Amino acid sequence: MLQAKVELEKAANVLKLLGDKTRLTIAGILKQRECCVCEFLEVFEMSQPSISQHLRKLKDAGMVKEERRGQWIFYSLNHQSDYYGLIEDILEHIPDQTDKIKMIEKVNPTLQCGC
Amino acid sequence: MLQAKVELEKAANVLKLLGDKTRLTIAGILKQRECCVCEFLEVFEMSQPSISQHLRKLKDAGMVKEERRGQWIFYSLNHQSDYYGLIEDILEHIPDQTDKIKMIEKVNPTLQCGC
DNA sequence: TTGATATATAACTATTTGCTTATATAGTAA
DNA sequence: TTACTATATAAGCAAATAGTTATATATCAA
Repeated sequence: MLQAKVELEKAANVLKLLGDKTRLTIAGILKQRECCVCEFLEVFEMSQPSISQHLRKLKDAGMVKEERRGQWIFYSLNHQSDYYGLIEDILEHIPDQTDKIKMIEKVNPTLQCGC
Repeated sequence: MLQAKVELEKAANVLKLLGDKTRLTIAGILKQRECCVCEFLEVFEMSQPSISQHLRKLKDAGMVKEERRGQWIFYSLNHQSDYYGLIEDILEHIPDQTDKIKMIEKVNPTLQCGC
């Protein structure tokens, strides 16, 4: 298949955004499972605003999308993005994030707060 | 084929380095053709030290290698790098750099100086 | 040797980045 | 309404980044 090309400057921007350990991990997690902000708080030793800011950058670039459900806002990879193919290919090269998912599900903040 | 995984932190570093327009273009050119610094000078509107510094970062990360031939130092993608698969996959997504190669070959600084 | 070319390094600077704390917004529940 | 939870935004700051100019190093050629 002929590879769908991305304008160089836009590709560089996607790479810059994924060129941060926290955001690359977020992307790796979102490849496996949608998450809300409070779930990411279980994974990263970092303040909530900091995580929100990382998610905002990914969202502003169209790489992730958000969906509010009640008091939670769930983030997921944007499969409609022009960059999705690039992102997918990159994520193939990093270890799977099952350990991080386990950290989330052990505490399961969304359920705890909601019930 | 099972994808060879790269440690997340190292992958993030590779992405950060390619997340710069100049360095991503350099990588795209080197995918097609090895080049010396004076050839890159034809392509980028930027000082020689600036280009040398970009090449050094790519070299320090093991992404490119250099080979001196007389007064020139030729750079090429390091196919032996652990990251080569990742880099290759990324470069599949950017436009080919034939226009830049043409700019180099129009002036052909290596030949001009050497003959 | 001397002078020219090719490249690297050093020192500096302006901009960007990633975090912090404090505060605002939005939804839920009593 | 009030209180609480989830998330976003604002403001500030230290560190990193990408460029600059000036200078050093290395090769080539006379």
